[in-house]
Amino acid sequence: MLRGEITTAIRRAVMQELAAVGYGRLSIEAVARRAGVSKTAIYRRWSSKLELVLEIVSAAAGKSLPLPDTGDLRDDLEMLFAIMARALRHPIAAQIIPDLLGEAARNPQIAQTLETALRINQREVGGQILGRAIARGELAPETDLDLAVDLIVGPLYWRLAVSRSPLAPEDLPRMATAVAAALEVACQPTVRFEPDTALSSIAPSAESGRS
Amino acid sequence: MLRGEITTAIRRAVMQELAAVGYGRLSIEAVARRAGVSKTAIYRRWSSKLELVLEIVSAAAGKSLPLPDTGDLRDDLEMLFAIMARALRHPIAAQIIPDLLGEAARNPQIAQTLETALRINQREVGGQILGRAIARGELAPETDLDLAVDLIVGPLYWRLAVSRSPLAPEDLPRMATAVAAALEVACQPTVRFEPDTALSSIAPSAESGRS
DNA sequence: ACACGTCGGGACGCAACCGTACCGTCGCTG
DNA sequence: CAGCGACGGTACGGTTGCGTCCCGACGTGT
Repeated sequence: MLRGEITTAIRRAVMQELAAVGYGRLSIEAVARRAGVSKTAIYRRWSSKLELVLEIVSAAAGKSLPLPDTGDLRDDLEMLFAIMARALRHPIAAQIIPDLLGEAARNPQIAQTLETALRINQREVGGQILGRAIARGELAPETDLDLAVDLIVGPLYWRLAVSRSPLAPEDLPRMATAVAAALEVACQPTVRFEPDTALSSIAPSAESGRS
Repeated sequence: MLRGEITTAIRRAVMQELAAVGYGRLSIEAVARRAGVSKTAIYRRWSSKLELVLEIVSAAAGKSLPLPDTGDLRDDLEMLFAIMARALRHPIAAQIIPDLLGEAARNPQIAQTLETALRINQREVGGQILGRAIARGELAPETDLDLAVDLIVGPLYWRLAVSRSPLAPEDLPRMATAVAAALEVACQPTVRFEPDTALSSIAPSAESGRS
């Protein structure tokens, strides 16, 4: 029987090593050293570096986040951003995610795993938020889910994972407000802004008082 | 004197190798093989793998894009998106950019080089677009440049470099419209406005003297 | 208590890569 | 034409990692 403590140590070592040197430079020997086990212990459990990383990463990324329904699109977004920001602030995640996304451009297996583990999850979350907003009448029913996901995830991901500039806590509500406005407009792409149209869609969310 | 043809061959080989295996697995020997030159030829020109990549990448990324003034924020954005989309569609760029951004999370030197080569450039472009929009009265003067850049660059980058789902040509105008709306809303978030105050910064005819 | 089966650890052969030292060649100069 | 200096290519020792094999340790069942 495989000893669970050793499996756990390997898992943790893989995450740390992935954060330290990236998938490209990840070596079984370094993982074994860091975990304090032998290579054999790893090869008994996983047959290759790819399988090792895929299994561990999808296990770690598979946990879906419960997302409370605040009753308002902008507040839903702010809640989602807060959760994403907290996840992306973990130093290990912040190192691993961009690295694996870069590697996914090169390795179809990794791409597919991330697709399954992350993007499906995000699509579901995005679909959840959007579905609620449509049900409430905040968004038009024919919203393009792909475009909406880009608008929701892109800015925060860019800031936290790519640009890495510090994000003040008060930036989240502003970003949520902005993204909500983008989503509202994205549903009805042909409409040009007349002030009244813009106002009628902006005012409720800008007004929705929190604090 | 160093032979220019060999230097050129090395440069091209570095880009190809970078796209093929990434920075982490990039080896001088592989570059030399691909370029059809010897390792010595590389070591004579650059002292290390880091210096090699930094010099070549910043040379390639340093070219700034001329951005015509269309006279409208939304159209400026659409034009920018079209340029970005064309750049990110080049297979080599599409492979190298996410890889280096991931590596930048680990290597401060790469981070700083990309900062200088890419983000300063983008900030300038962003600032240009935003400055025009502010001058036209489309945006409030106190727009947060960082947040604005996130909103502009994030969605398209996410779609093209991370999610990699196909982007139909007709999606660009829609994204531009949505991002323009986000920018308009993002200008006045810190103070919670009454609707007519918000209107004054959205309406094209508003005077922009508020502080 | 003993024999068996399974597991982890260390060692081994092999391959790739690093960075350098040396060698032959080419072009310039006097 | 001859000498010199700089260039590119090959060869080398050392290091690291891969994947496998064998051995000792440990727990289990009788």
